[in-house]
Amino acid sequence: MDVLAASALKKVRVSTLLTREKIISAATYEFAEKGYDGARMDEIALRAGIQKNVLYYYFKSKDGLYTEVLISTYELIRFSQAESKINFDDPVEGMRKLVYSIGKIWFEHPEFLRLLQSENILRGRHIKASRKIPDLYSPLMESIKKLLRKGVDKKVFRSEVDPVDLYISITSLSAHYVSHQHTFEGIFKSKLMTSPRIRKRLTHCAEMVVRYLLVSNDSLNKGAKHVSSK
Amino acid sequence: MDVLAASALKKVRVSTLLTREKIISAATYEFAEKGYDGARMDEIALRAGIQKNVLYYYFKSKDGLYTEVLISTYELIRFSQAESKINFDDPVEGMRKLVYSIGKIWFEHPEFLRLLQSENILRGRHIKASRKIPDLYSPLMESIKKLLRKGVDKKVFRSEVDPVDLYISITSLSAHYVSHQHTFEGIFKSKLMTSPRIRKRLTHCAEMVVRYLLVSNDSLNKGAKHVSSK
DNA sequence: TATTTTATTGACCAACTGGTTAATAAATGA
DNA sequence: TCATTTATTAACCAGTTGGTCAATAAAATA
Repeated sequence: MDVLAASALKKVRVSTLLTREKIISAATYEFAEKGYDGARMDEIALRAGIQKNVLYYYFKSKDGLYTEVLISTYELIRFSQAESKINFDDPVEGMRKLVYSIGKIWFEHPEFLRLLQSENILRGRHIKASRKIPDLYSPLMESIKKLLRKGVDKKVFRSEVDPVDLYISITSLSAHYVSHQHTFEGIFKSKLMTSPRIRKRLTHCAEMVVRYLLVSNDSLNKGAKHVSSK
Repeated sequence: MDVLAASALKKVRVSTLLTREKIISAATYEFAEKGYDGARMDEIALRAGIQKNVLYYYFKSKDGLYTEVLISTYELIRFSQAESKINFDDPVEGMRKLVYSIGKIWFEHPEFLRLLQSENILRGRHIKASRKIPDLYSPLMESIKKLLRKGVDKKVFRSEVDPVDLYISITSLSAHYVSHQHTFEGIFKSKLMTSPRIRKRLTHCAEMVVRYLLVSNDSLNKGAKHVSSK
């Protein structure tokens, strides 16, 4: 992140870092826009305002460049996720807010999702080849675990919930909506990406997660009558 | 589906239908395997055991072929979804089973998902251009609506639930797990596609949906103590 | 200042890609 | 039987693609 610090440490020229960043930025755009196979190296060079071979000088190959784009994307996602400060004293509201703000990231940065999608079509080729990416730890997982623990302590959340499945579900509920927006819009013939619709979706996601976790949903159904189901 | 009936109706040669089906089958494999841009027309011809221009004779272009592959895939998904017979008399168990069996389809046919993913990276280009696909009605939506209605009638399900959001959530919870398996495995460093893990995931999905719908989750928490949250 | 390392340039290419064309074989229909 | 439509073949191609090479400019080092 800190250009000058990095250059002082490794004795790399500042101009190099700028060139590298320009390339990563242009490549992120191109790869997200067209997927790995659809992306063109010429187009990336043009967008970055450099000669094409500079790409190969810095990143060796298209695969190498894509790997670096993925790493940088994971870092940005991690950074975005760490942003939202959670209220751990109220696990129910904390979780609701967490799900909502995680979801918001996908709507605000669909390009992240497109890159991950493309990588999955390639069966995680770059992730598996890279030693760095698996070490990029997600702070989100810790937040979820902590919220779960607090909720169980306060006896509002059930104790049998698996945090990994929960993590995947929280991501899925909003991410899949964004990444499959076009096929969904094809089926439902309705706009899914307007602001009110997005807010409605995020509220739905948060509600789903919270209701899944609650020991008792009585407090959420004040108006409703109680009827035992058997 | 019925080759002879179709040939009698439209006076098309049987051999033609076989060729067409061979192409669709080979193309489905190739497109699902490598995505739209990664797929090669030569490879499809080779796999179908025909000359390359036959592809163009039957489908005009790569885009045309992909559109037909998508249509055929949607039909297969619809067919698979209609398979599971639902018990509408017990909405809770019916919904649980519905979510489970919908999810199972994605695990058994990840190639469907890969095709939809690729289409979404292309921003629904083929779906939007095709007049047929939007008309492919999903019977799943009707089943969900009916189950919801029955559940509300029996006062076990809440009445404020939007069926469209529910439909998307049911799909998301299992589909995203499958379509992002490689990046998830990269993060969690654990196998996600073993049989026990898949069963666990599907149970989790069903549980999440049911708990979201229930008016009262008392009946699901027999062992747990009740503590009012405020 | 001289030398080495790092960064950038522009011209070039072999392999491949979606798509075409013209000729021909096989059913169909009259 | 013969003309017409339908199906299949093989050779071909123009444009593109990821990637390379040799030369050079600009810092860093000594």
